[in-house]
Amino acid sequence: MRFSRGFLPTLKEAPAEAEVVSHKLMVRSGMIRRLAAGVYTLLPLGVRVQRKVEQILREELNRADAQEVFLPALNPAELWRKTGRWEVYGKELIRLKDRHERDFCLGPTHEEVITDLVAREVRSYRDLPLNLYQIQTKFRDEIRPRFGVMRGREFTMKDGYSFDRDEAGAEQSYEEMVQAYTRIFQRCGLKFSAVEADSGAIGGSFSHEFMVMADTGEEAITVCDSCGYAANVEKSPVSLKLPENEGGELKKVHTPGAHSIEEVAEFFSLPPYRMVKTLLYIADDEPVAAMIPGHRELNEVKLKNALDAVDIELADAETVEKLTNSEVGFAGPVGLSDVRLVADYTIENSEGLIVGANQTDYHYTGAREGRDFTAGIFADLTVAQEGDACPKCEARLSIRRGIEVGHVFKLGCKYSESLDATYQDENGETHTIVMGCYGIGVGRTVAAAIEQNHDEDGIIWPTPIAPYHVDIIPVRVDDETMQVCDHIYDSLETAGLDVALDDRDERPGVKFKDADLIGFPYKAVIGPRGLKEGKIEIKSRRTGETQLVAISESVTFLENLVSEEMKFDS
RNA sequence: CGGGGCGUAGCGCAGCCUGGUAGCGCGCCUGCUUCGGGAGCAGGAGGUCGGAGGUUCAAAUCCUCUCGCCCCGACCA
Repeated sequence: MRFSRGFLPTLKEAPAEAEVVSHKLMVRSGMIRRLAAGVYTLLPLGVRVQRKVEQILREELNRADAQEVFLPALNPAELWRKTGRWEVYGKELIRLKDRHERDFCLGPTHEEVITDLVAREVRSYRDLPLNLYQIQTKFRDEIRPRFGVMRGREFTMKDGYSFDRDEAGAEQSYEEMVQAYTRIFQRCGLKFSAVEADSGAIGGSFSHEFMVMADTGEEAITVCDSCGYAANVEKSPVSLKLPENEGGELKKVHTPGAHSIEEVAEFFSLPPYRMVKTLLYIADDEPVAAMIPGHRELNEVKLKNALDAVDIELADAETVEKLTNSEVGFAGPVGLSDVRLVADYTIENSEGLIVGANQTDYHYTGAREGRDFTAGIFADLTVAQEGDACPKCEARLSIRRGIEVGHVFKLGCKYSESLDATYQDENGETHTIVMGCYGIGVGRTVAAAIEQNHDEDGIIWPTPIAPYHVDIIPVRVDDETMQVCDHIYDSLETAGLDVALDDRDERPGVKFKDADLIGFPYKAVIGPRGLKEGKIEIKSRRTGETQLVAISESVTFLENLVSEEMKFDS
């Protein structure tokens, strides 16, 4: 690629809308431009990087015996109605009607379409196992798109699905995909970890997220440095051991103005864990009171799972006042009628608790679960915190941040059942196919790579996903210099490297700055200083090291550098 | 959807409070001098001030409505 013919609009300043580094650098380096909120155009540089990631995906998935398909983005509603997700998916699903007023949606994921396909085509155990994937544009009308390509409403995703005859086979497919994903992210030059996760709206029994470690990540992860356990905080189990309280009688106490746990704790001069935090939620249109120890935060994902609810939402002030007959801040389980009670397991049979009295400015002391109130469900309901015990080895957990670039699920039979995907075994008996599903956000992976690989001058691409391996920079644009440049350019291309030549009639400083911003792993600087001795300079973007190399040897030299960095064995 | 903020030249911003000529830096075009880390000088192009209504002799500026964008929360690759 010659710069004089390229479309590389670089910017000195980042647009005001960009918040995180990857977004700023992708815009500044000319990889992307915004068309609407969460909708981006990929410019040539962006396309090149994305294609490189896609190529790695294909190589590793094909190696794992998965095959590529291409499913329609435009999906008929009937399929989604069969699985119930037409209703469940909510506003995130982009719905539209055709000219005959028939309902369609734009696929946010493709379990329905792929399962329908497999249900139609697969009959026999001989057809299994089967693993199919695609790289496709997905549509999700996110409530809040943000961080550029990191959370878009239209984005490129690799989604794959495995089909097995039984649980054991599904487990093996799952393992194979974990292996493939590990190789993929290693090859992309990312520092990541596979983390236990909640399976969310996709459904299913078990899942791992692939998290790229970055301080700007949207996800919090609990990590155990002593045994290697890692989980999304949403999922991370909490096993609290609270000191036993003294029992006693239920007593109503006037606590004027004490709304928050802190205020109540101060009023009684007792530690916050003696209080019970009662939060009112609306779970699938039904009011629910969730109780947790006062010093902790409620984990909504855990609550949703404990209730087996489709949707939960914190009740608004008006609802709270109606349910508790008091101002917000005095909700408690005692005497709360027509509301389901769910409690953290620490509250079961616990006594000496301080709870809201459902009366403005009053609390109960000495409350006891099972005597003064009875919760219907007990579960782990709190958010894991720094210093909590590791569920595997009891060591202290720390909290890190990460970007979710991939997610693998064991789906079980959720979709195969509703779409009737079955096979016949050796004995002619019919069984339901067991599924797994596996996603990688392609653009997100690119953005995550930038979050992890940049400095104040710009991007520092890991060589395997760099748009070009080498940027040839003539210091002067005269015949003599350009002749050498052209020669090296042609030779490198012949050698199979991806090479750029900055043949613009610009001052060297401009070219250096652009090269650093775009993040080419190597610059080949060709100027009078070196040419006097028949040499050129090769500078590494990552280390900043410069080496003088004879023109005649430069091609082999660069070839070796690049192929060394492309190498991957495991 | 709830809370906060912003829309003025391609990009970054000032001007608005206190109505009266639309301005700065970068980028872009021309010429000359330069040329090893975003050059200097001179000249130039580019704006229905997001849109619609209103107040006024007069609106970027005041009022109303509307559209778009960004940040914090629920969603997720």
